[in-house]
Amino acid sequence: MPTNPAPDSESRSRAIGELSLVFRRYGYQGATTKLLAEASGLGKSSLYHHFPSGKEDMALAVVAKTQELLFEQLMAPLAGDPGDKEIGAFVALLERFYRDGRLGCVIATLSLGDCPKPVARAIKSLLEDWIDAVARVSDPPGERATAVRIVRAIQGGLVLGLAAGKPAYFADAMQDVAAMLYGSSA
Amino acid sequence: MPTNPAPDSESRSRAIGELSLVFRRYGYQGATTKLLAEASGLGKSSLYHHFPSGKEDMALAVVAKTQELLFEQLMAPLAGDPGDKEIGAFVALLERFYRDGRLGCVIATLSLGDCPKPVARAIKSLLEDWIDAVARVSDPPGERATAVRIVRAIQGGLVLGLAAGKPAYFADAMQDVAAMLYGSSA
DNA sequence: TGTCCCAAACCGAACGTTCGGTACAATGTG
DNA sequence: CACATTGTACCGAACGTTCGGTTTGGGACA
Repeated sequence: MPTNPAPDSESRSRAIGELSLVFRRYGYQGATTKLLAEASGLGKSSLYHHFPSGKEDMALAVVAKTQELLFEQLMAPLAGDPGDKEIGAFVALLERFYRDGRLGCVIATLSLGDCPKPVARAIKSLLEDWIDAVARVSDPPGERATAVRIVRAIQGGLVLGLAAGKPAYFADAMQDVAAMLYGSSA
Repeated sequence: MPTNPAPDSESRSRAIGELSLVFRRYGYQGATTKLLAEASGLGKSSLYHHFPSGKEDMALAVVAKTQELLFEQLMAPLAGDPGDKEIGAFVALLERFYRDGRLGCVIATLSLGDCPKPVARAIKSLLEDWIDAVARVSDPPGERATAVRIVRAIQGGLVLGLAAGKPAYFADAMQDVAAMLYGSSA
């Protein structure tokens, strides 16, 4: 009898965080099952127990987890009328999440290069939802142009920081992001 | 007798252009030798005749070609004091090079995800040289902050456009790039 | 002109390796 | 026992690379 399908266990959700680091560092193709197993501290068969459809399942779980993190931890504190304190905390959270510009974003690492279509779709909706969420806290609310500039600055800053090996480029972007958020609430 | 090392032939340099498209679409890992051979119209072994060290050689050649294109075609017309016409032509060239936001940039596609260290080094110097070149045509010359914002907007716009499948995000970035160039010359 | 020669250019087939994924027996825990 | 979880061994397919050999084109020499 084949191994049973997997519910969501505790070791599964703990693994997702580690898998995320591998995908963000190596991209979809570069994230081999060997690397994923080592990073998660699980054997290959355990990975396939928790993610029956394999690598694609893992990537989808990573994107879903990222979406959850994005809304519950990053964007929620900005709701309403963000002041200096909220904006500062927002930028600090971004810097931690991206390791001060030393770790990529799933949106970029999974969508540049090729990945399965379901993953691409998930990435796409993650990105659009993120822009919408930023637009909601911008001024005027619903104005998407500023939100696009903010998310673009984050992604662009990451590309520059990672490609040049200079986290300073990401720090520059964070400054501009903060300025744009201040500007929209002023 | 082993086949001799390859000089720079006409078919080699013609191949580099096609190889570039594959690397920019699929990334370093995703660009399989099969894809590279098909795109270049050469057999696998012919590729190894022109690029004896294989995939890494091809990627390095693509980066070198990109650097050449960047300076001779994209940046050169901006030298001196760029006016409306030069800035418009600059943006039009960018839009064509990036297929209106439908084709990635070697800088991002090769550096996100893992690639051999020599390739990463080449990418890094390509990026830094590009920023320097943009800084040289900004106002005041040598001011790097604006140049970083411009290159960041291009890279960020590409990430958004490609991840969302919406070239409009890239077009938005192009508008902002033009505005920054106008602003610096005003 | 004809043809012999050689090296560059080219190719399909095959190599060894690693890939993503599976089978299965053993383990721990209720 | 029932059942989720795991390590080990394994599979076919695809990977990057190499091999043996064919085509091509331009002198050299009769």
